[in-house]
Amino acid sequence: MNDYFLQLLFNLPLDDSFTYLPPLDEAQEEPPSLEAFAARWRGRRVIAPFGRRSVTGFVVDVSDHPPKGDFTIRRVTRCIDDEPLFGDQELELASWMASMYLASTGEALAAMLPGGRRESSVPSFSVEEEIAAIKPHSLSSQQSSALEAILGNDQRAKYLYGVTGSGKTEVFLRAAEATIAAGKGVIYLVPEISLTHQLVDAIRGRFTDQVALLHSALTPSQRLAEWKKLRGGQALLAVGARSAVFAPIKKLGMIIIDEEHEASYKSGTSPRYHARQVAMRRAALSGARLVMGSATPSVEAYAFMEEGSIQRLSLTERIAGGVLPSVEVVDMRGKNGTLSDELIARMRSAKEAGRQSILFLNRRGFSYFFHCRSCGYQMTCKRCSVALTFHKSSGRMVCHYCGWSRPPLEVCPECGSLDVGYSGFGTEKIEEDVRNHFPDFRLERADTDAVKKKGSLKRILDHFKKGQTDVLLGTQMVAKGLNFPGVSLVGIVQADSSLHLPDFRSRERTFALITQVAGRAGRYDSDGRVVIQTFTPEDPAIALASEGRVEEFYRQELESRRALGFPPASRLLRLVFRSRDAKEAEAACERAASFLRSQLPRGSEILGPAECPIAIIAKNYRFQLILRARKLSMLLPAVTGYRRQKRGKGLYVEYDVDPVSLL
DNA sequence: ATGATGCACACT
DNA sequence: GTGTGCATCATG
Repeated sequence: MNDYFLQLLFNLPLDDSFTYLPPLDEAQEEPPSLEAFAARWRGRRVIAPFGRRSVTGFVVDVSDHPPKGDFTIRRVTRCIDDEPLFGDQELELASWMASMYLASTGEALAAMLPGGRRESSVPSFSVEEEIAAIKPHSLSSQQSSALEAILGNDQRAKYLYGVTGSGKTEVFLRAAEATIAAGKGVIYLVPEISLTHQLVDAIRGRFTDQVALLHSALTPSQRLAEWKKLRGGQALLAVGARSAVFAPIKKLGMIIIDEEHEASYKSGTSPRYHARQVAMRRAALSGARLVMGSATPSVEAYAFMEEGSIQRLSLTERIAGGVLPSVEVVDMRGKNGTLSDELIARMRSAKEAGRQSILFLNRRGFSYFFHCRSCGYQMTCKRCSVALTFHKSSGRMVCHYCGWSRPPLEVCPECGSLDVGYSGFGTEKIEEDVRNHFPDFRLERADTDAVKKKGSLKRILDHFKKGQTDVLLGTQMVAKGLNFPGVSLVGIVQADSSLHLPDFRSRERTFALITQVAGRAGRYDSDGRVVIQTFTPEDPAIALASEGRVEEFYRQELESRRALGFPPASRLLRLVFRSRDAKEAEAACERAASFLRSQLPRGSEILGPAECPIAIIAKNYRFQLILRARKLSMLLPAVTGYRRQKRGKGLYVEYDVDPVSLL
């Protein structure tokens, strides 16, 4: 009898497929033809013995002859799915992802399929979100013309570029309704944190059983059930975070990306895909419309709008009314202490008015920065214009992009001051200072330490929402609390700590943070206030954000990216080499650099080797190369060639195409 | 990725 | 002699 074989891929960093026999129970049914056999098997998951263990495999192909080679072909243990979970389009997307993001096709499939990967579960919580925008109401004329453009014949991607509260959500929902009414499916992407009950309830109410919610809190079987609803065509709308971009909608009519600038759209594990990039690919392949939106677009998206490949649709009016809060920039130069007199006064008057304050601090751990405390001057790399960071071991200031270093300054070259060194502090220090200033205030701290216990963030925010707290002190995670009606003051305690991160996007991020904070605070009434403390009040990220001069910021930032050759003026590919042995990590990085130098075409360049900004993670030493070229196609072949080579002992290499964070 | 295997050095 | 630890290898 002629046997049929299955070709399997595994969720492993292996590029080869492996040949198996179908499980015995199903093998007994005589398959009529290879075609019928393929139709039954391709796209199903199975459990297969692999070496000494048992793993999930993806059936990607079939054949009627055994492959050449000296090995015994083993038999699949059992099937996971009764029928195919993915088809040709999904498989094609997986192999595109594999070559695009330098991963194996098996890893790409695992990232796409429900239950293929354990999602990092960011605790999501319920907050007041776009309430006014979600209640169905008649559209403003700006909203109507945006909707008309979205549903029109222009095939370009659209960008709803509008201030917070301008009713983007309502336009998205109407566009989705129209698409579904035309019998086509919609993918609605949201950053993980804004998958709020309000949005979900609004969507459920409007689309009832046509919705599949791909929430990270779902169990694998619930996730699979939602997936099957979409594959079977019972649901036409998929709502979810990053991985929902893979939702198996056959007749895809539209992909919506809400809060396009959010970093959570970029995967942190291999394959390190960007949902926006995958969405563009899927939209192009299926002819679906692509609509994005944010009040603070990524500089990449802004460049596309300028160049015209993305059509910009502006929403300038706030639907629910409400004015932007007044933004006060406090110059911290020459001042000591963490809290300025201005901030203290504002906190006191907020309390006296029976209102609440939020003190906002940037990421912990990296909250120190080396600068001149008199004039705010900061050392940057001449070539990369990125903050230099001090290395204890070498006693030098180092650029983490290109590795260039120089001795630290003792005297500020700008103002001659000797007051040069580290500034910065964590949430604990601020908590102490607030308690000293306001012993009678009720203060709660929400940072990674305080929130480690499950449900703790929700509890802290609940207290705050009920008015049981006067001051909420925290990192990024308190951003959602900005929408609470009781809040009249938001203080950004040290805007410089995000501005001075050794990352070419630090200015863009700081600008977006301030703009978003200013847009949300004082949403409910006119006495909202934002206080920004900084050593560099004249920096464009701070000056232009505080004055609401958004366009000007983007133009300046784009200009500077072009001058320095950073995205969107170029494409980057980052390679991180990690090893238990620091010498080995550095040596491997150098070997890779010399190999790549010999392979890369003219017009591309290699920055580094350099130690990673976060040099040691889990006892692993990390060194990086940053590859740069005008087009990604100039970089991928050489790196693909390097990836296929055998790695050294104990060495791991991470590939990050279009990295979002270089930390 | 990860379990199996083979070789290095240690120790009763 | 055998025992513990890590580099190296193969996975159908």
